Amino acid sequence: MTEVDDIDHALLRLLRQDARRTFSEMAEKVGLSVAAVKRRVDRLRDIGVITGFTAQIDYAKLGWGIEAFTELRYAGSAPVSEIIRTATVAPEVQAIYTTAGDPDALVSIRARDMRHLQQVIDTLRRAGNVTGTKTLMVMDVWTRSDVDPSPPTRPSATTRPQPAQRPRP
Amino acid sequence: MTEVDDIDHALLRLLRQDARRTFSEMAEKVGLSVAAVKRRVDRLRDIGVITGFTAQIDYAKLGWGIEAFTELRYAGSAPVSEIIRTATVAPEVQAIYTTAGDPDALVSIRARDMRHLQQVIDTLRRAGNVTGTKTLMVMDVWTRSDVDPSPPTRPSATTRPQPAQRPRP
DNA sequence: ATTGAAAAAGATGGCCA
DNA sequence: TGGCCATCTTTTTCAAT
Repeated sequence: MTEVDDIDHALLRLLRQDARRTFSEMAEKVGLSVAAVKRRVDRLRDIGVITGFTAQIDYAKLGWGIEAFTELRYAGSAPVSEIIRTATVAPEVQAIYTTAGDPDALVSIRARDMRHLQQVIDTLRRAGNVTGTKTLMVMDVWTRSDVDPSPPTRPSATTRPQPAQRPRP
Repeated sequence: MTEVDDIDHALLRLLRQDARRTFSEMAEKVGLSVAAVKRRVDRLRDIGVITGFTAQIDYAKLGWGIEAFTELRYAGSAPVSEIIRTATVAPEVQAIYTTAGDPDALVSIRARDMRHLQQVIDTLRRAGNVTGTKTLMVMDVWTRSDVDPSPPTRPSATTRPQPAQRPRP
């Protein structure tokens, strides 16, 4: 089954912090051989705990300075697939969260400027049977760098302090 | 200045898809030498376009099956720093988006079950001068794998179809 | 499941066009 | 900048425990 032990959790934390870490570095940190670490990481991917590795990008530096969340309301009971289909029409949509209750979905949007954002929202409104939108402009974002994927059996009331980000060599 | 050309954008797209790609593989795809690709990626990090690399994790498989967004409303005009400080108290908070208007913030939460989520929300309510919360339970998530960090000068009206995920060797 | 070692692949840094 | 080359590090596989 999906058995993930403490060492696996340590590896997950290390890879969350820096996905391009070498197996050798991780091996040293968790006290295993390089081969063992590779096997574990391969297994974490195989069982679907690790779904991928991605680069984090500062979109503002690329000219996409506007970030927003838009709540979508649909007429009647739109199925999830329908919601995702309609919200996918705009390439500026980064992510879609279908939700229970009101609203029906929350979409994350990246745009170059307010005019562009307005166009995206218009597109969403026309894309399906969207009955209403409400948009939240994001001013500032804070993301937890040290995510704590501790086992659910251990209640983990507090966060562990995390060593500073590894400086680039 | 922050000059990012088409090849840089191609590299960003490749690293978004798989942050653990080798320089050799990227070099082949963009038609440059390995050293040139490394130089470009190093530079993209130096100028802050790439802010890091991270592993994508299926938290449900780790026993954290509940995902939610909670809107937070604060009394008066709470400064951003205050909002982030209060929302950070709970380790289950994954991200905080401070927003303009109403609500004042949107926080992304991961919890083991509904009871746990309830505890987190209670913690948030008590953490600062939070006057109200509204929670959206996430049922399904769709994330754009192929983000299009195209230059803002090129309007890019449509999405390009994206080849299937590279199979593991 | 882990280790250790050997072969293959990749990463780095210097130098010149 | 980019390419090339020499060197060093890392990955990957395999036999053995």
